[in-house]
Amino acid sequence: MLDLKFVRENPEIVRQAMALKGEAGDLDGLLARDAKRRDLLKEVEALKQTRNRVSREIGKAGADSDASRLQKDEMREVSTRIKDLDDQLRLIDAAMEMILLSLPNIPDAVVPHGKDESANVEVRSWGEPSKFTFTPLAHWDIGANLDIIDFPRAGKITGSRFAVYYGAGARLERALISFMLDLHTTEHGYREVFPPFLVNAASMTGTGQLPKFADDAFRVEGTDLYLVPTAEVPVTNLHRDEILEAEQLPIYYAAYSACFRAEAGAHGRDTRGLIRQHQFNKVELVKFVLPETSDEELEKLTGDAEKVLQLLELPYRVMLMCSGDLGFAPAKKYDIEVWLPAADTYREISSCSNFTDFQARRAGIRYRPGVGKKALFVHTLNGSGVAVGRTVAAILENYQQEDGSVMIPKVLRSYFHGHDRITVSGSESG
RNA sequence: GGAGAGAUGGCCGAGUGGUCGAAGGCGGUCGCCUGCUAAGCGAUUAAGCGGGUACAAGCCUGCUUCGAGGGUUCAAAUCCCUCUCUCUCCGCCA
Repeated sequence: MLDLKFVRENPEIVRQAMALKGEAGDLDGLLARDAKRRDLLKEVEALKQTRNRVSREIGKAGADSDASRLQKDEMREVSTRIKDLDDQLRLIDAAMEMILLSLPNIPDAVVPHGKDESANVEVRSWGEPSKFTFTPLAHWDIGANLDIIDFPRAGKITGSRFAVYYGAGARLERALISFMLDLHTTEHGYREVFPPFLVNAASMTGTGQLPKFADDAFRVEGTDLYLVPTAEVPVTNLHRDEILEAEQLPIYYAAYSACFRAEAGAHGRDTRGLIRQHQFNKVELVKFVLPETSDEELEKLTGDAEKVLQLLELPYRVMLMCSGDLGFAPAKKYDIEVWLPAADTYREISSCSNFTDFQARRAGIRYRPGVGKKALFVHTLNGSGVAVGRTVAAILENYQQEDGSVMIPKVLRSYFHGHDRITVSGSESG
């Protein structure tokens, strides 16, 4: 959410941001209501002042005095008028809140302008796309051949865009979660969090999923609860409506969660394989930082996510998202894209964003810069560190051998009792 | 699921209709004192939204806020209703 005062004073900046991000919103309606609201506020506050003063006088004079009786009659009318104005204000406030929640964050100055992903800018790459002496298979074929990933039965027991993992496949998923958490907590200074996988509407609003993107989330029928689309939601909301001490910052959290996404509007895209599932695992990195440090914190966060892929020896590149591909809440975002040989392309495996104070204002996350100082909004950041299912896909494809087996990345072998490959029997061997 | 108790400032905790934005304590800050430390003394210390003044820090001022929402009343932390959460006991349960 943007600061109302900022919107009032910089409507053109907001308008430009909306155009750059391709977001619609009733900015003019907001500004008109804002002016109206302040007029009403002045009127009702003057009336309340009168009522408060007279009520005090009644209290002093005694409620049964003649003067008090007269004043009570007067105040009855004043109170009616106040109630009427308060009702109007409530309606305007609610309308303004809805509009304000629909306005996107302002893109950072370094964000390239552009409509879609074609305008994203590659900032660096690591490793070379894997070379094969044979035609590399897609991960869904490898998974089926090794009998470690089962899409047909997932379709039977649940539906499309779900997967069942067996044996070494299940172990690989679990090993990756542990490996990522171990890395971030021991090497990068994050505190591990294991959050609930269901959150309430206030949390979804705090991080920006609601009200605009309700169709993307699974809601539990008959309740106010949503399946988390990412651990970002519960973890960022840990500090909702809190005032943190400046010395506590920065706060780093690393959280594993299953993630649930309805994938509204994604019909027909990535229908095969692990790339786009309704349920997937992810280790998420979340930071609460001082505003002046959020730029460099985004660089560090992105580096922390890259480290995962470097240790797994998976080739990747880092893209700076252009305005049109940036999304609603971030001011700046890097996507890390891993090399997928079968598709002969890079695919997103992590998204690292600086939300500046956009989420913090929605969620009421502040810090006190010093004793007696006014509380200010923190800056929040998060990034995948990294998406587990897509990492499995990348490992299967990049580490596949001509005989159909898949080598296990060196850093994961301790999770496989030292075995170095997954063989056709569906178990690990060495 | 049933019964009961509760939710007050950074924290603890008083407060059953007006003198309450709220006693007291802890913690924080400033000052004094004590030749270190500790203790002691004094002062100060909630947030949001407006208005005024100022280059600004700030100062002055109005309104709102005692879990959330609604109601009664001239007036609500205080009375009534609904909801949420916490605790205790009972039931059920991986």
